[in-house]
Amino acid sequence: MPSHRSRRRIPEATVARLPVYLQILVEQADAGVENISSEGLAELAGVNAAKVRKDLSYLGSYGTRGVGYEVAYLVYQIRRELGLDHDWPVVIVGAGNLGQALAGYGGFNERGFPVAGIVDIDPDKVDAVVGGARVRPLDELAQIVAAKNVSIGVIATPPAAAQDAADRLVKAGVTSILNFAPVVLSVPVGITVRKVDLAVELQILSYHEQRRALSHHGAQLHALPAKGARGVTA
Amino acid sequence: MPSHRSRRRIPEATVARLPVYLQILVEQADAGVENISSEGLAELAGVNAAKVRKDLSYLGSYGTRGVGYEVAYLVYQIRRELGLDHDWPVVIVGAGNLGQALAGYGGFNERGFPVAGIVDIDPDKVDAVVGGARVRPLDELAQIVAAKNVSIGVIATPPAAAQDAADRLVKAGVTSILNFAPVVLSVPVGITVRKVDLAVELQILSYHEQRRALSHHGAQLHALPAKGARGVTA
DNA sequence: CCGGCTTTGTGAAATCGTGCACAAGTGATC
DNA sequence: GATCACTTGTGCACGATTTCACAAAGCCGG
Repeated sequence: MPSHRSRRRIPEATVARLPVYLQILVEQADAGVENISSEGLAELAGVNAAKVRKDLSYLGSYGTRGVGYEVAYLVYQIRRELGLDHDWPVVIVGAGNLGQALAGYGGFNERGFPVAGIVDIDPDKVDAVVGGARVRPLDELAQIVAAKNVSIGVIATPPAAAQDAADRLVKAGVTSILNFAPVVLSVPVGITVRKVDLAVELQILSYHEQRRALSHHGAQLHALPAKGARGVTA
Repeated sequence: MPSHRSRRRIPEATVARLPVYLQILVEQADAGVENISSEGLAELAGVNAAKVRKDLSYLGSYGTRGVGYEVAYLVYQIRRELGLDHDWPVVIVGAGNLGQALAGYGGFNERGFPVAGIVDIDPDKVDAVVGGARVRPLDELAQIVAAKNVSIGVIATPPAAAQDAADRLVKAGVTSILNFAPVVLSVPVGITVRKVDLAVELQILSYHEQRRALSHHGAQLHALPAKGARGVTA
């Protein structure tokens, strides 16, 4: 029972894969699977088995040679490492199309990220009820953050309003931001920002489509079939 | 006038940054800026200037020493390289919360990805109008793909339906998929898949919050202020 | 208890991505 | 047309990540 190892720095690339393993493991647990090999997990996650083993090794040594990993225990360890042993309330800034969809998306609550509040600057949107929460005026942001002890903010505003939203979130005491607006935010050091930009994702796909098209007709160069792309599963 | 260099393999990491540069450059162009230095662009994109130069060098040598890059020309070149010189119609599978938000999100059309159609398996959802498109039954997917020459599909179904959606998309002839469902899809080689998983993003943030919390009290190890994380802007 | 089979954990090599540092262009000024 | 200030393009070293390959460990049947 080594619980002492908890303070290792885990490579960012590994951190990004742990949630994927976690999700698969939970499914497997629900399906009654008790043990899983690195090979099996790798298969399901669409990655290399060695990578799975190395990733899991950062959590400590929780596998049994010749047998594999105990699913329930792995779930417990990954949850612990990711800080998912308690809920993280989030506050959403922007109650437009996307903000409403996010607030209404049950997945947040289910996965341990209850919506502590949703705010909008537009008085017409205030008081609308989306996904069980009532939209509050932007001014009340700091109050919500303080009252519900929120440390994660989600920006779902139009691009022009995103930097202001970020500033307000930071001032209110939020230390992590998930940004859906297509702008590069500038925030103080120590604040973690992740950006999800739908258009960027599509443009990356477009690049691959483009290449595919090029290598079909013209093709003096037989580009390998677009593998190696992040997110590609074969 | 060098159009001959077009067939270089561009590193995936660079491909993921080009859309960000593009967006900034378009803004700058709108603001009347004619030239920009790698330093300036780097600043706006929140990255290192050397990285900008190296990234742009994959497009060919379009800068002028002592001056910088001509914004309009860069925009043209990046567009060309990403295949954004024409529209890429997309089809959305799943007209739930998220699917509707996506269809209603003007950004798609604006950025060259018009919604060619949105389908759902649920008869109750069919015929609803979201964002200018009428929801069609799932059966008509293949027909839509063929008629509108769609090569990009977006999966916005519940997890359980996602693999089926992917299979149908592939069978219909789609070659790139943007997957919002929290499942790992399995698709034939040659199909490009990108996954956007909101819960995963939040869990990554949770990890960083967790670390922050740990290094505050206990703290025998002064973890550097969580930098190096992808997406962090200082 | 032993030998065979399986599967982990991890050094070490290979690959990929980043950032520094600087030579080599370019425009401006005199 | 020589000099200067500025900025690109890129070789190189470094760090991070992936992958290989294999010894060590655990289980099972005899």
